[in-house]
Amino acid sequence: MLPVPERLTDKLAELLTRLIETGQLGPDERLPTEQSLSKQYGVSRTVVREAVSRLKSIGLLVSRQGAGVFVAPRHQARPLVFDRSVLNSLEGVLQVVEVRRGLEADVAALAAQRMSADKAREIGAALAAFEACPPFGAEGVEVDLAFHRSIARASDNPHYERLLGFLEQYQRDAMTVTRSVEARDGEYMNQVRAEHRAIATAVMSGDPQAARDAASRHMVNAAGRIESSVPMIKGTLSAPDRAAATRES
Amino acid sequence: MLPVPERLTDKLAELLTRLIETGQLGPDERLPTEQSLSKQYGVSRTVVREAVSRLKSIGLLVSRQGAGVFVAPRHQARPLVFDRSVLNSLEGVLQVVEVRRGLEADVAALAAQRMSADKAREIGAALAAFEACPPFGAEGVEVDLAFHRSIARASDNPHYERLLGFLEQYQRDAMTVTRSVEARDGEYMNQVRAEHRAIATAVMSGDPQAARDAASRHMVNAAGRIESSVPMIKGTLSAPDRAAATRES
DNA sequence: GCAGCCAAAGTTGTACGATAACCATATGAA
DNA sequence: TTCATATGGTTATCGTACAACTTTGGCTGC
Repeated sequence: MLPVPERLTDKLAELLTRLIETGQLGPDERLPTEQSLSKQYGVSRTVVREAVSRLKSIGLLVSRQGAGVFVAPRHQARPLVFDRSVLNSLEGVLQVVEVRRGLEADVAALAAQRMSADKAREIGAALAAFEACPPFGAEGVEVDLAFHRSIARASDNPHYERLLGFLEQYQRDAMTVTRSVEARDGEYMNQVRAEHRAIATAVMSGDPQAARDAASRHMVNAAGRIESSVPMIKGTLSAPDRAAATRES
Repeated sequence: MLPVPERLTDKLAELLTRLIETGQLGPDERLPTEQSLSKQYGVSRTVVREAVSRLKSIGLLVSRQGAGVFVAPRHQARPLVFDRSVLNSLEGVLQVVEVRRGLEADVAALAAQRMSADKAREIGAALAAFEACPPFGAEGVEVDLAFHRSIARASDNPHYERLLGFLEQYQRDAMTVTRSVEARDGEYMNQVRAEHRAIATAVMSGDPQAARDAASRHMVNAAGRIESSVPMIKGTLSAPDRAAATRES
């Protein structure tokens, strides 16, 4: 394994996590005080506090000033991660797009419903940045995603931005592939631009239904573009090498 | 809003997260030193360290002793985790419900579209289990969620089940509260049952539009039920005691 | 000029102590 | 009993100090 020096904080956090997951510390049970923990494990209170802070942030522990630190009730705040194999199969990527399709439609509708002058300006700027971007290179992927983020932000529901930001990770590579394959085809960029413009226009004009339709259509078409671009590279590259190839650009 | 005392660590961690998510801090970029951060934001180094420690634990930052703290490289699948504060505010819970509403509608439509005899049997069983469950106790929450899971599974897109399973965590408490408050009211259970039946019927009969509408309606009503149940307990219990009260059931 | 070593400064990791804010319980007064 | 209030204990925050480590720049020797 890599020579990663494991910090005391890491060790203690892992130890406490194990205590909780094995049930040696039950829900709502109180932990010893920070002082006694630091003495018990032979570390400073700083280390104890950092470890506890981590477990608090993922919902495993709850602290009440003046009262103590407690194991959270129903400590099932598990983080969400998709398997890496999602990235390596066309099916997995398309399933992510399917999920994103519904979410983008909802987000666009909500953003349209809750439009304001400020938000419209932001979306307009993001759209302009996308249109100003050359069809080559990885930068285009980022401004594309930034455009979608600007709409998610306009939904006034911060969970959407986080959620879509999470799903992004599983699409970035696929988008890079598609772009690099279709970049030469001017029609490709024209169509994507048109779709983005349609979304932005509908959202900014405050028309939820039109925004929903435009966003949904965009994602359906995106899925089609991914699907049609993959066979083209399948002939030249073996499947496992695909990710590596996209990273070079 | 509920009087949840937001710690300095929480604020700073959220602020830094925002800086990273909005791209003001790019991948591999170095953060200012802990000292300058503490001066810049007017907090102690302890607070800075705890905030950074949290973001390290979720993979947003990496630190190298002697070198500095860096934003994690981009091409890394970061897990999704919502802040614990989501659970403690009505607004946060309702925002989760809003997200779930769109997802449940999509899932129901897809499940209807891809219905099969096997799946119909599973959904029917889940519905029966829910209807057989007494309106009291925490068990009802689980069979309720199990019903929704059975539909998600029928969508043939495994990401939906994971995603909804993830969002579940942030709703369990709210559902428990709502149920315990409204359990005596027979009308409450009747309505929930009717809504579930409507979803199941539409999905099993393979009618995507009806399924979508039923699911969407169900979530809208669920939001309303949560909203109307919170004020009722606000009057009888002080805010910090609410969690304890729900645990009793 | 250059390669390699080395010292110094800077940064994170850890430890310790002190004070403020807060909570739970015991105590005492009405 | 019931309601304040005192009291001790706990977390939250602050500040300082030192150890471990990395980076950088300079110095040496060639």
